[in-house]
Amino acid sequence: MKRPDIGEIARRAGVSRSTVSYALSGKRPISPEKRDKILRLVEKLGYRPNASARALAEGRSRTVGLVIPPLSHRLVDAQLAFVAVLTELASSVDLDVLLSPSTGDDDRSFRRMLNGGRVDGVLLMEVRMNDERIAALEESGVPYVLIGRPADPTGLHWVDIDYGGLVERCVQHLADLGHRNVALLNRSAELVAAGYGPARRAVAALEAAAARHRLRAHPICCADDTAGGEAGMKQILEMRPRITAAVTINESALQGVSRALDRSRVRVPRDFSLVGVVGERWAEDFHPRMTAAVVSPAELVRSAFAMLLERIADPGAEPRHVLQSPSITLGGTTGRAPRG
Amino acid sequence: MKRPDIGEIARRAGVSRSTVSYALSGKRPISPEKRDKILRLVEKLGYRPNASARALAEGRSRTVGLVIPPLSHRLVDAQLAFVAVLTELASSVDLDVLLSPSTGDDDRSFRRMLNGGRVDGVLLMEVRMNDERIAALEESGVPYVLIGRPADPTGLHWVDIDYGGLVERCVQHLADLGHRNVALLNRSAELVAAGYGPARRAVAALEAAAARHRLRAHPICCADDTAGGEAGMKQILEMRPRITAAVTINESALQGVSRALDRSRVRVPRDFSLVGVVGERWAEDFHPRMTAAVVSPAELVRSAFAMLLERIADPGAEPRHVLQSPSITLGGTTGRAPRG
DNA sequence: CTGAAAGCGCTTACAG
DNA sequence: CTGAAAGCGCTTACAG
Repeated sequence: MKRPDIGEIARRAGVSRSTVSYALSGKRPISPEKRDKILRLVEKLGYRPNASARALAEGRSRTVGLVIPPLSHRLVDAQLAFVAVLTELASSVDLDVLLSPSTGDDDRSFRRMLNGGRVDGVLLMEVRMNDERIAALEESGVPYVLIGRPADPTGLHWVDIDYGGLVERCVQHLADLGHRNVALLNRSAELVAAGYGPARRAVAALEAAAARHRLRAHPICCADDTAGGEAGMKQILEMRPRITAAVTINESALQGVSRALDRSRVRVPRDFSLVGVVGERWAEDFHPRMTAAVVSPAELVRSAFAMLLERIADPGAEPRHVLQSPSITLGGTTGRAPRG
Repeated sequence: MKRPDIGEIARRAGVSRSTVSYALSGKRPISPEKRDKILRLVEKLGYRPNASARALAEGRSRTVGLVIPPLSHRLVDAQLAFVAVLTELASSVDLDVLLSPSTGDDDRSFRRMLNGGRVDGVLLMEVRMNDERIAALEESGVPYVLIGRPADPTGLHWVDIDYGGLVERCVQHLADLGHRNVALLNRSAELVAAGYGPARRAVAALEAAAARHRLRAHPICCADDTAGGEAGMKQILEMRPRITAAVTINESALQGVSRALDRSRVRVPRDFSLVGVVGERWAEDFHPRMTAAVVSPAELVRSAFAMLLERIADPGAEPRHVLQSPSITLGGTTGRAPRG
């Protein structure tokens, strides 16, 4: 009951192996009778071309690689979206997805993905400001697209969310409402330390905007979970009444933020304003609905995948990039600064 | 600057290709000088064996497949754990992970994974009570382990969480506290309709336990998100004071559950008792900490992976299974039924 | 301890 | 429209 190979099909159909191959690929005209006979046999015997043999002969694997961050940084919702959406997209064009965990430290899995001809292209997520994996990708010659971008993205292919610009816009919004002391509820200290782009750019943007609007900036890191959010928000609320508003980019902490506000009996937006750069579901789940720049990781990965396909098709293509920068949707969490 | 192949290494080292191969695999003794020379060249030129060629020659791919549910059912936290943990585990033993989305309806990606020799083993998640993908797996001859189990799991290799037993235990706990009308806040109606194991077994167990304890069962489906949880819980609370307690297996709905309780000014556990079958982080994030059977998807996937490796190594191995059934940890969400 | 060669199962010029 | 054959880059008996 072993799986038949192409030779078995050819034998039974009374044709050569090349005829079977061409009948299946459609790369050359085959007489209708032979074609039908072959296709019937393929169906009946459940023949599928061996992927390795095909990859070896064709020189491509019909597989794209996705490099995911290791478990140690708790994976957040947006990352799940990357995996799930990419898998669906790839499957819709008959590509497979190969996963590799990697920080970039050493990582055999990552090198294997690059050098063994396992994949035709790579999507690298969680890019850091200074990310040595980019050099490895570059050297490997495998087409790739970054989700996120390093400090200097010149000449690279990437998609990203404009955390810098969005945080600035959030601060601007708060400044317009009269807030003079604004906190940033950032991602975790570990991510900041690791040079994680969004976290770093959020801080930089906060400070730049604060300088421009002549207000005080208070960046706070917090773990990507409820406990982290509660602790971070509590810390901020202790600085009331000086601090009257916060910007957050930490979706996963929001439930804790909410709880801290409740516990401190601080009412939003009367006593305190909150504006976020978060996914739709997070903005919506907040109560009241959060004033936020609503980002879409799914959309981002869609762009990245499209770019990757282009690049695979035309390896010499000019570097392109997509910077997602949605405008702020007003919700019920921001209002005029309370009177000092 | 093209990647060197094994022949290039052999030429430069002045040995045959087989010697290079054996030096790398260690499957046959090589004289130290040649070995060193070869390894140095491999290092210097960055040689990695071509994965397809190796897979073709060896007859195995050093890759395991993970079949994930399609996006349409929103992926929940536990599913992310499966992906992330499996990827790390696999990478720790130099295996790659190939992803495939599938419900089992038609799905080329799934069939491709099975029949193209792409993977040495498969982990299938989100198994339904009556899941035709199992027959496809069986027929393919590829070793596999199910995460979840069908109605009749006899002779199969699987790991699962004992939702049935756990829900029964939860009902028992509530019965002991004097509750006579108990609701079940289940997963979504779609999942129930699709025959999703945990959702189906939860209902069956609820009803069985209700019969045994002579109490009334009220199963309610709710979407796997905050809005769903809020709606579901609201529906249940409207049946107060008759219904005094609920069991939930829907982690993703908990934030909404919490909100519905707050809005209705129902105090837990004084006015209403809640007990869950949920992951640690969900039990912990609830306020007060939830009385719950705390399940661990990460642990489950660890068992599944270990079983898969065993099965790959010994395809004729006896069917094994693991049924996770943690005891209930008391939290602050269950108490005596309020006086009717 | 080592090498020449077959073979894994495809695809695709080459020749007709 | 079709077939015989080379070749993709490995691994592993086979022979020494």
